[in-house]
Amino acid sequence: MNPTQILNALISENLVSDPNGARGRLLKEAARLFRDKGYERTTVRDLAAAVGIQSGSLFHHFRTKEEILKAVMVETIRLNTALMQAAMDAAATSRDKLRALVRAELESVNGQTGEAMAVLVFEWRSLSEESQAEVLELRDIYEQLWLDTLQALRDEGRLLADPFVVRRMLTGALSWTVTWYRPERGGLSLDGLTDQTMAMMGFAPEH
Amino acid sequence: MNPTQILNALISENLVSDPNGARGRLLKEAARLFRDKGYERTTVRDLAAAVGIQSGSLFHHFRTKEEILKAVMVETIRLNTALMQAAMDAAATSRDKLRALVRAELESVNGQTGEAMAVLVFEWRSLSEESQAEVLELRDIYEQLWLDTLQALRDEGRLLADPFVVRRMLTGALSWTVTWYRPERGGLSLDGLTDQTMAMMGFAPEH
DNA sequence: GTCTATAATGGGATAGAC
DNA sequence: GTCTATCCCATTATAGAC
Repeated sequence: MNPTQILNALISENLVSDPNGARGRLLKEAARLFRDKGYERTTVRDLAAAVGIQSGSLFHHFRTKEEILKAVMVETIRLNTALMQAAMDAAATSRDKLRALVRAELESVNGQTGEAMAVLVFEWRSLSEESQAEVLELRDIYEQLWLDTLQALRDEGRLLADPFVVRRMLTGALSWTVTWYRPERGGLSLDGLTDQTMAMMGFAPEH
Repeated sequence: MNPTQILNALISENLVSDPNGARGRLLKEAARLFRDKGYERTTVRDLAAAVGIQSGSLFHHFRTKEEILKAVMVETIRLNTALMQAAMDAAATSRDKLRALVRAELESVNGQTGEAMAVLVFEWRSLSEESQAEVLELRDIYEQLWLDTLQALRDEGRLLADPFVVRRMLTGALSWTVTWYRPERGGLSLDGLTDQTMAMMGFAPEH
């Protein structure tokens, strides 16, 4: 399954909103605004204006502003878990699985879903504690993909450090790319950045 | 010079506030509140209450709330630049210099100045653009320490990736430790975490 | 399902007494 | 240098018409 097919499957299961529908469009604009200005500095008027309605009308679709933030996060995690699973399944060796995971996370962070991923990282504290707990459960699913792969490399003697620590270091390193990586300005491609990440860990690119 | 001597030197030069003075105490409480609740969700009433005064009295010390955020960031960078420079000067080889930098940044992020460092990372967008520019200039000084060290390792063939990319990856990885690393809960010491970081890059610990 | 109008609250900042 | 009192404004959310 390619990325488009995965997205369509999730939409038909009602796990993520159709980006062409009213709800999906709002969530997309919300992700952009939350990333650019931060959740607190984005007003419901901003959100409404972004989809061309009045602020009062927003509350027909969502009960509170926070519900919008939560929906952005939940749908983003669902989509990216599916994408990451698919990327990993297509790889054969542990090294290639790790590369696939790094590539997929960089794609999530810097591609189509980049705005929503940045929100997930930087607006975490704006979510109520109850919502945080719900979202954390979803996150655990795809964290396990990483840990299994890193443990395999460790067993093969190709990784010197603790898989748990490495995953957390990589979470920070890869998320942080949203603050500086600008593929459109020429320079490094997404594959190039993936190679650099692997090289930092001592995995030379294949030739 | 040990860390305490460095701090005292900076205080006597008026580059950072005395943590026992009124201003220093407020900045310390502000860092804690900004990290815990975020800048936007922290009110001037919260800030005033944390040091036992009324909100109106705050504006005798700072003209605006944003000025407090900026002061937290500026003083933190000044202190950490000095600490990092000292840590690096004490090391002989490139590998040891890198280890010293990693150790110093982990100490900054997770030690006494940890709250302020977290603010620097997560509240960046709350700073006005003019203030961002000022703070960025200060940051460039210590970024150069990293780049020089990483370039030396690269020249020695001990680092496979681009120094520039590696520094940015490490910025993310090390900053992110504030979200999960809890030294007090037993487990990993700061030196242990430093070793893990080096190991992730293929540098085995000395024995 | 969107509009207009507005309620209700909480925020940053100021003024002047002490 | 801190207090009390308060201004002024922006914000989230609601109500009821269309």
